[in-house]
Amino acid sequence: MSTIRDVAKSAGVSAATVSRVLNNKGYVSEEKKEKIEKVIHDMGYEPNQIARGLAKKTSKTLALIVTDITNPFFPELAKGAEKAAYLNGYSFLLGNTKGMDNHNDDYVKLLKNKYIDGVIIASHDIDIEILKEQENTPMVVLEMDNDIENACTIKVDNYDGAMTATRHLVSIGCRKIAHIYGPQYDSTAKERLEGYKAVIRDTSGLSEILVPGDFTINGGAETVQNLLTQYPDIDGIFAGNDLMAIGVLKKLNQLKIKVPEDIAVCGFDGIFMTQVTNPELTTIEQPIYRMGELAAEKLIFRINHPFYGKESIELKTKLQIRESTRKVNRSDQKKSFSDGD
Amino acid sequence: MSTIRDVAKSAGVSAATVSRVLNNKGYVSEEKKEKIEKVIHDMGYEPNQIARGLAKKTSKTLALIVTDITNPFFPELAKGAEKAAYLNGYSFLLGNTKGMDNHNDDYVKLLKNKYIDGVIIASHDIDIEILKEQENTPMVVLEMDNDIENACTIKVDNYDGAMTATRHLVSIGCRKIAHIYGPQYDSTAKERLEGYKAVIRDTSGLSEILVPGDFTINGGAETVQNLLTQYPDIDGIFAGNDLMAIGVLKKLNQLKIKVPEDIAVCGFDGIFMTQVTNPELTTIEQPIYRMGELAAEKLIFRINHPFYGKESIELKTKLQIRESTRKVNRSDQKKSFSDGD
DNA sequence: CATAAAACTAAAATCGGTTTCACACAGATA
DNA sequence: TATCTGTGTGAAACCGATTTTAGTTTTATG
Repeated sequence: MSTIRDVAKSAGVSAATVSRVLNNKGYVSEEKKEKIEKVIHDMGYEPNQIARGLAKKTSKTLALIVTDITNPFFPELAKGAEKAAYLNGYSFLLGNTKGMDNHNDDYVKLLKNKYIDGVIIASHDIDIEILKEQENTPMVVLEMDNDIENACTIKVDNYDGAMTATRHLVSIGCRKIAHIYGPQYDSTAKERLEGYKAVIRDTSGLSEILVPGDFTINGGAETVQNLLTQYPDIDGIFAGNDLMAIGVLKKLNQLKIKVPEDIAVCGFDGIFMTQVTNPELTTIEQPIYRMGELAAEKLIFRINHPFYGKESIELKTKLQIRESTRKVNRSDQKKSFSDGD
Repeated sequence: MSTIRDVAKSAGVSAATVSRVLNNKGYVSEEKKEKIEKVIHDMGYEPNQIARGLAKKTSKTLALIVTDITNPFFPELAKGAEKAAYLNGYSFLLGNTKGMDNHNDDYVKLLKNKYIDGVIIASHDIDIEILKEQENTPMVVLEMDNDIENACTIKVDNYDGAMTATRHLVSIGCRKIAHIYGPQYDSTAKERLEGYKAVIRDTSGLSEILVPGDFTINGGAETVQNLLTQYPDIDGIFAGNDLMAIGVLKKLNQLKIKVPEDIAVCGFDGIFMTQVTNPELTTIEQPIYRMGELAAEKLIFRINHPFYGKESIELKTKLQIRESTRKVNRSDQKKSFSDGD
C-alpha cells in the first residue's frame, strides 16, 4: 500500500500539497493538482482512513444500536440506515443490546475510543443518563421519547396510528374491541394505548378492554386465553405491535376461533411477516426503511453541523388493510348496534 | 480525554512503560505496574483505538457482508456473529450488497483502508476473484463453495439435509414429490437439488419433478401454478428454501388446496417465519445463529493465526417436523402404492 | 570477582495522514 | 516605490498510540 508521501515523492511535491488536493482545501496550483491526481490514479493510491481518523478525530463510521436484530422490525431499519450511511461514505456498525447484561454501555464507550462519528439508538437498554453525557456525540433516537439535548428524535405518530387502527375495527363492525398494550416504559406503547382509549371514549357504545402484553409473539398468544376468559364476547383485538398480533392469530387459530369472522385482529408496525400469516394481518404500517434511512441522513447532517440542537420528526403511519379485518356480518352485534359508520 | 502521555506523566514514567502495561508485554517492574494501573483507573483512561490501530495496523473490527439483512436468514446469523465479535472485543461492521449495483467491491476496499481485521462473506454479489486477491485478509465464507486459499468455509450438509427432507416426504406417504430448486450459481441450491435427486433415484416408484425457483417468497408462489398445470397430481413439495416454501404455502392456500392433506410442503433453512405460517412449516433447520457465532470465532482465530490455511466446516441440519407435513391418509396413493416406509 | 545475561526504562522513531507556520512570489494599492 | 493582499508551497509539528533502540541496573554464572 502506498502512502501519501509516496505520492508526494512521485509527483515531486510535499505531502501537505497532496493532502490539500485530497481534501480539496487550501491553495494548490492547477498544474500541480493535475499532476498529483494523475499520480494518485496511476498508483491506485487510497488514503488510509485510520491515519486520517487519528488526525481528524473522525472515523467515517456510524453505529446503530438495536435491541435485537432478529426482531423483525430492525432489519429493515438497519438496511435503510446502512444504505444511507454507505452512500454518504460512512461505514455502518451494528450492536445488539439484548442479552448483553450490563455491558451495553460498552457500546457507548466505543463511540469515544473509536471516534465513531454518530449513533442511532433504537433500544431501551441503553441508559438514557449515559446517553445524555455524550453531549457532543451526534445522536438520532428512534421510537423513543427523550429529553436529550442536541439529539434528533424520529418516530411515527403512534397516537394517530392507534386511533386509525381502533376506528378501523369499529368501521368493520367490531363493538367489543380489546387492546393488548405494550410495556409502558416504552413511550410508543403508551401513545398507542392513549390512541385506543381516545377512540373508545369518543365512540358511543364502546368500552375499554385492556390487557398488558410484552411485544413478543408468545406474549401475544398468552394474553388471548386471559382475554377470552374475562371477555368471551370480544369481536376485535388491536395488538400493540405486529409480533403480539401474530401471537394472537396463532392462538386464535389453535382455539379454532375464526379470524376475521369471530374476531378481527389488527397489529401495528408493518413488519414483513404480517404478509405471511394466514390470514394476512391488517396493520398500521410504519415507514420502517425510510425511518432508518432518514435516521442516517439526519445523523450525517448533524455530524456536519455540530450543536444543531434538538429536533423531532414525526412520520405518518398508514393503515394496511388485509384479510384479518375483512368486513363480515357480525350477527350478534347486529341486534344491539345500529351504528352505520 | 486523557492520553497515554497524561497517564505517563501522572505516574512518573514514560509513555512506553504505560504502553507495556497496557499490552502486558515487555518488562515492567511490579511497583511501577501497580502505580500505572492505579493512575489508569483513577483517570478513567482508555486507550484510543484509532491511534492504536494506526500503530498496530489493526482496528479490532470485523465485517459481515450479506446480500440483504432483511432476508430473514441473515439477522440471526448477524446476531450470532455480532455477539461473538463483541465478546472478543471486536466491533461489528455490516454491509448489504443487494441493490448496491457494482459498488460492492467498495466493501472490500474498506478492509484495507480501515484496517478491518477480517471479514465474513455471506453474499454471492462479491466478486470471488477480488476476494482471492485479498490473500492476507482473514476470511470466513458462509454457505458457498469456494477455492479461496487461506479462508474458512462454513456450511451445512445440504446434500444430506435435502435427502432427509425428501425421505421425510416419502415417509408420510407422498409419491409425487416436486422440488423447487434455487439458482444454480449458488452451490447450496445445487447440493440440495442433488440430495433430492439421490432419494428419488434410490426410491422405487418415484420420479423427478423439477421446477426452478429464485429463493424468494413470490418466486415460490409463482412456481406453484406451473407445477400444478404440468403435474396436477403432486402430493408433496420440497422447496429449496423456506422463503419459497412460504410462497408455496400462500399460493396453495389461495387455491384452496389443503396443506398437508392435499399437498405436503417442506422447506429448508429453519428461519423463524416458518413458525408463523399457517400451517406451520416443516423445514430442514440450519443452526443459523451458531453459524454466525462460529464464523466470528473462526475469523478471530484466523486473525490471531495468520496463514492458517484452508479449512472447511460442515454442520449438521435437523429435520424440524411441523404441521405442513403431518401424516394424513392419502387416499389416491393408497391404491397405487403399498410401500410402508 | 569478572562478566554475561536478564530486567527494566526512557527517548526517539514510527504508523499515515492533516494542519500550522513560515516564507516566497505575484499583482494590486497608495 | 513601499506595502499589502492573495496565491502557492514545503518543513515540521501533531494526532495518540506502539515499537525500536540504546542505555542502565540487577542478577546469575563460571
